[in-house]
Amino acid sequence: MGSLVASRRKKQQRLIELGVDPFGQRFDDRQWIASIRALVPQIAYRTQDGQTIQLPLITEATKGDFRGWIAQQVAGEVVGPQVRAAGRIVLHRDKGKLQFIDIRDWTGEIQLFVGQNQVGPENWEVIQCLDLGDLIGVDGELRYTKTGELSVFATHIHVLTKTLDPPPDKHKGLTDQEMRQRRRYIDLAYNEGVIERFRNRSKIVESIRATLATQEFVEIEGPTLHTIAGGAAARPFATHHNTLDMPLVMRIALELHLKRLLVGGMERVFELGRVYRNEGISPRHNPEFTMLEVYQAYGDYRSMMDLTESIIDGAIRSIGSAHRLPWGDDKFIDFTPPFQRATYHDLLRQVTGVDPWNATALANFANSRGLVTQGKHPDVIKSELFEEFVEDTLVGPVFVQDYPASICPLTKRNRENPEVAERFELFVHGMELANAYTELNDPDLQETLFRTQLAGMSAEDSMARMDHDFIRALRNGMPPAGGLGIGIDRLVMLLTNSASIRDIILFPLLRSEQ
RNA sequence: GGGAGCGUAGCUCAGUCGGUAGAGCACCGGACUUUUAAUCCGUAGGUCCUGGGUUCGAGCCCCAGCGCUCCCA
Repeated sequence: MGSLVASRRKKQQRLIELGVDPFGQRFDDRQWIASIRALVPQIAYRTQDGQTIQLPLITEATKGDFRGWIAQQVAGEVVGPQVRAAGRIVLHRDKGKLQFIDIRDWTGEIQLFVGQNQVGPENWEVIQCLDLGDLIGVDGELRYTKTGELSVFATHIHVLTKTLDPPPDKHKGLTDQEMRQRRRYIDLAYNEGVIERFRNRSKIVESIRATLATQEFVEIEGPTLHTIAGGAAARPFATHHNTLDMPLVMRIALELHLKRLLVGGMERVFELGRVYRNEGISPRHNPEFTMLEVYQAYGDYRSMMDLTESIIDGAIRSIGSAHRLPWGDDKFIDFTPPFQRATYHDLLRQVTGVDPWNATALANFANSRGLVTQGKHPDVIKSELFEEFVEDTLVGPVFVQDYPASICPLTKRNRENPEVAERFELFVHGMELANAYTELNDPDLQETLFRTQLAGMSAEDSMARMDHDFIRALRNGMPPAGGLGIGIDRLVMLLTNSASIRDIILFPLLRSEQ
């Protein structure tokens, strides 16, 4: 056992000897630190002859002048409201018979002024057993020190939980990325801005539900265990049900069950939930992530553009951000609606200089750039060119619309040009943030498309997976509809300027220890 | 899957040419009732990721492995 832990255990033992529970008890009526800080106007200067004088405004810049201000007043003292706070000890300055202890709760930090004479000899003994990282409660008076620091002048300190492991560096916190993820509790407790980032994630999710609720969408919970990994192109996690002796997969998308609900007459439905893809891990990919899918009967992909804008607009407002957000160190994203719109084929033409309707020309271009084209369907080549050359150039936010029909087996074809499907993806700084269709509701065409594997596309990359029950559902009449998917993790990344998905997923998948 | 980088005290990090393992913070002891990452004095703290190899001698060089980060597929 390290000496740091030994010294903490010794203090734990000492607390027990003093009759104090090192792991504390219920602590009623405490105020959040932010609420306590809001009580500043109640602090005043009271002269000996009973006059109350308002304090000057004290800020970080002016607090050094406070000592001088006091010196100019007639004799008296600073008085403030009684408060009760609780939090973790994050800084500690021991001046002998006087200690300054900074505590933090999830609303803020505040300094405690803890003097031997003020808390009394018994409590002082207890205070000698405190370490950085311990959770304590305090009763005291809120006022300023002579140096103008807002402080709780403690009359009593309560031990609420002894911390046995030593905390990370008091200033830099935990910097090792692996440790921050493995021991997220330490990252949250000691690293600045981490709790706020995850609270913002929560606010964003909450706002999405609110936006959808105001438009009469109903949230449902579909199955996460599927017999067919449909609705997207990805490798699933395989599992097995013992009693039914049945192979199952974790869902890779929400789509096909939500559409069954459209058939059933649930005209506006959504699910906001976890999906699982058994694929690589990267700064933008975690094997489990959160997806929103929304379906609106009698809409189309254009209705989904409007909905996407209002969802993102609401999310930005929910975290109090401006529509123009920083991205990285020197870039910006302007989410002011309406977002830019461009067609897939126009973008492809702009970037490659090739006529996107000329398959031979596209293949030649692909060949000249080292892409393998042999044995590949022209739309597969087109799609590879788009991914390779266009996506990274999209700063956005931009709705890229009208995708090659053959790579969109779940999407309705455009009436004027059946070569394209009524699909858009929303791109921001090269990242695919949303994906939406006018939903294909023709059961016969759907069945054909499920059977059609495009030449040159691996089964894993294809969305064409036969689901007979889904076809049967379509035969019972699914209304024309718009459908939208939004990657919640990526949305949170973009709105919180987080470079890695691991910064906005509390417990990302890691290799197991040892 | 390929490439690059990283792994040293509880935390944050140095470590030169291969020659006794270093600092700051934290901890322990001492001084201090208005400090702001308090300050000052003193002490203690190591599986240098793991396993091999080269060498008189390896934190450092070589090989293999493990873990993380980034880039690419």
